[in-house]
Amino acid sequence: MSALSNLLPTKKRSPILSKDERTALLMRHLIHVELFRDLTKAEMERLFGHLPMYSFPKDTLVYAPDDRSENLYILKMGAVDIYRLSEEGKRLSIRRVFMGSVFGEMGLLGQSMHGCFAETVAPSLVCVMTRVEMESLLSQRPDVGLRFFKVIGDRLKALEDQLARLAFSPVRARVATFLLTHVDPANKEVRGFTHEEIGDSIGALRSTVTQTLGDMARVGVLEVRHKCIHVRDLQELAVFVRE
Amino acid sequence: MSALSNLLPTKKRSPILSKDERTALLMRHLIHVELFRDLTKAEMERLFGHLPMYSFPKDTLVYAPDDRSENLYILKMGAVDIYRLSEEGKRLSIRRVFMGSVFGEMGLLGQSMHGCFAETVAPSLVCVMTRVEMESLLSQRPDVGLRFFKVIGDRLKALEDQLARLAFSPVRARVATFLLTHVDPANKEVRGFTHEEIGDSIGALRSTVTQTLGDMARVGVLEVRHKCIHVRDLQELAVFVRE
DNA sequence: GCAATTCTGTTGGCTGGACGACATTGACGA
DNA sequence: TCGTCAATGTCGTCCAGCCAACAGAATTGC
Repeated sequence: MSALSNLLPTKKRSPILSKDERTALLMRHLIHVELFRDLTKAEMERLFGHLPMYSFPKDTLVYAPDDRSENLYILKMGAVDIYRLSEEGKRLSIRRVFMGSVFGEMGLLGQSMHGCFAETVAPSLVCVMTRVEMESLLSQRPDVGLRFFKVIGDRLKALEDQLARLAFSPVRARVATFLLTHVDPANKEVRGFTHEEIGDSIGALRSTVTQTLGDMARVGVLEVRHKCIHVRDLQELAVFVRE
Repeated sequence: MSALSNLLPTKKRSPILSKDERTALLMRHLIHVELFRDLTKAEMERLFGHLPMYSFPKDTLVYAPDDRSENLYILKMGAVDIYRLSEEGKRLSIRRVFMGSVFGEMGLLGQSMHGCFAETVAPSLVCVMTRVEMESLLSQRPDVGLRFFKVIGDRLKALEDQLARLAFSPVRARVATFLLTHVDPANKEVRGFTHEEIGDSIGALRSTVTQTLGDMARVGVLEVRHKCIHVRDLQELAVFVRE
């Protein structure tokens, strides 16, 4: 049974919106989905106007491994964590999906979730596209297919990088890499991750992460606050990456 | 400069073959490429008849990270190792490509090698397809594109599995997994890998692999020969996988 | 406002596996 | 047939990081 069935589509829960208003909302967000960048506004409206939209509260399963549906989920707002569980229940975060990215089970399109969970880490708005709809889109617009290849290629590269780091770099370097890839350039802050979540995505224990961050803070490279790490010196932090 | 320029195309080195003979040879192997399974023999001939074919001796670089070409390499015979090097020169094997699979740098098609080396581990026969040719094929036959998605999706899954194992499983379990995925069901043997190569692909030291295999041999699960491991009890070996 | 929970800090023991070093054995080319 | 090199076997040392356990701080819910 799909995790989606726990919730009603947004349109049913918010009948206040008129059809036009809803379409406008849908479009405003879809524009940010890099996968569909090549489509015109009119095409988007025609293709996506009827798609169901779901809203999930924080910490809700959007997708579980036993889900047999073949859908492509378009994350329009919020954030979703894609992770696996080991036999003993230990968690490994594969990636975190933010607004404007897609995820889902669609074996034929290389979007397989194979054994992964998808869980919101913030209140999220999700649009669902079936495989049939996606294939129809691809046949009409092969250029979207090419962009799809690009997206998956990037994902492949990210995974290989992660694999190499896990194999070669000690925790200290992995923490540094994590921070650098998640830091907001505007304010030099990393927000929204607990030490446990960082540990889960770099393959390390929570306490080890806390320890490492503490060391770095003591040296003055960064400052640890509650669910927020302020990086003082990006250059200095980058040094740690190379072990 | 491409590593290919080190070698001449096979057709020039073996002028004994007539055009027909060469085409026959090309086709005989292409039939085994899963990516092109949907194509008819006639289509293959038309599409691939003119493609250059290269032969590489053992232990030769087919592709290096500085290579800027965008080619798809079709491995028609032999075996190729795709690997990365860490800063300190340590090697991590990403995957091994066998006859009938493809590899190569083609960012737009999700086939990026991004920092990877490709090196033959056996005398190999390689067919080269340019990006333009590939894109033309995809526009003519969208079903090949779908199959491409499938291939990449499988690769993605394999990488995630590897990542999870590296994060959670001890060397013993990783060795067991490696053996099970590379064992030839016919004779229950794993051939063609040195202990060092096994170590490189599971992220472990050569001596640790030797040690682990020795332990397993002592228990009687398998038998270690020269560049060959004979698995006595597949069931028993599978037990080690779950730590 | 208080209680409950989630997040962070810290400590000590323990060990898998890296690392270095060397010996032995098998394969292959001259 | 021998010499050379690649592949395998074995050992002692050492330490990063796991693990368990607990305490304090911040946040959230009621």
